[in-house]
Amino acid sequence: MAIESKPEAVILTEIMLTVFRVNGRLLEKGDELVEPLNLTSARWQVLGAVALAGNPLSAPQIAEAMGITRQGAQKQINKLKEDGFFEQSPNTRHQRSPLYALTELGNRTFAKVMYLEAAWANGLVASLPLQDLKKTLKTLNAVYERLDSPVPKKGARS
Amino acid sequence: MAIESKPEAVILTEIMLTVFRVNGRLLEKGDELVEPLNLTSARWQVLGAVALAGNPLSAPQIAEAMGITRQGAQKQINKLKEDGFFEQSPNTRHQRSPLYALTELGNRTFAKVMYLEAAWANGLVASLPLQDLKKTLKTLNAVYERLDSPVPKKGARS
DNA sequence: CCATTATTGGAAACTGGTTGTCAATATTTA
DNA sequence: TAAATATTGACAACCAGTTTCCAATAATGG
Repeated sequence: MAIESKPEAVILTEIMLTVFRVNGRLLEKGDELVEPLNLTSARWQVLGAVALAGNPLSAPQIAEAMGITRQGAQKQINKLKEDGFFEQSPNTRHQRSPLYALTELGNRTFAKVMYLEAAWANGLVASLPLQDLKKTLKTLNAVYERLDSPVPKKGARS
Repeated sequence: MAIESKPEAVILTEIMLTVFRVNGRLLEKGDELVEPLNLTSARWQVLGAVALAGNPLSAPQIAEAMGITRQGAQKQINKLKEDGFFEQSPNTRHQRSPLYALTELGNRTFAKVMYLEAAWANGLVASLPLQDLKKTLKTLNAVYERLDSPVPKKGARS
């Protein structure tokens, strides 16, 4: 027996499918964008987490900032260190858990990435009204918040 | 030297980050939703591709419909067949490339999934205005289309 | 009709993430 | 202070996707 679907739910389902498609495309294009800099979307994100923090971070802190697991972050960190984007310094607070900071190369590269990203985004928004973009961001964030909590009961306030 | 960022580009960048987060959450919640049915988000999607087609499909056709590679689709197909959701029939048009259709179990399961998804989406849209959802879908689709083409030149028509 | 080219499934290696285990180090608490 | 607990890095196995290579089968065209 089919359930009674609200028209809102139908649109939301379409939004979900579009989010999947956009997500895939963004990773693809992001990889292309930073490929000349010897980066990938994943490593760009890790680089950004440390760059935006402004101070050296440990692996668990980077994972926390990115919303991924400690081990997942560690994999990218190790590669970034290997390729000279990160340098390691001792952590006075935890002997086994070093801190990571951007090297000169890391900083130079991240600056280039920011430049490329800005140029890309500027080209992408051509003829998209600012109001539409703002409303979209607001709605997506609302959906995201609802995805946090379990199925809300009918009539539950807030 | 920092680039001149349009305010639209700034919002678009935030939308991108939100899309990443929403995408992750959707997969997570989707996995939870269909876990009792011995499915995952990935296998649900393959099941859906064949169910919605209405007729048996070959592996390359399923991949095409899903926008993933032939080999990626094949992995899920093999598991779905193994678990009794798909049955294989000979393809008169290509001896080495069988067609896949839903078994009785496959159909029953997909019906349950649709029910669960509808209930979930209905609960999720509480207090989200239909107009906002429609505008969001439209804007996301516009972004998606722009992601297709390379950097559009200023003044390019259509 | 035969030779070239395209499609297909299988297997393996890779990316980027997950979970789980282990031993070492920190931290908390009794 | 000593014991229990939590955090951490290394490692391995797994999921979901990718690319690459192979051999078999279709399809095309000379």
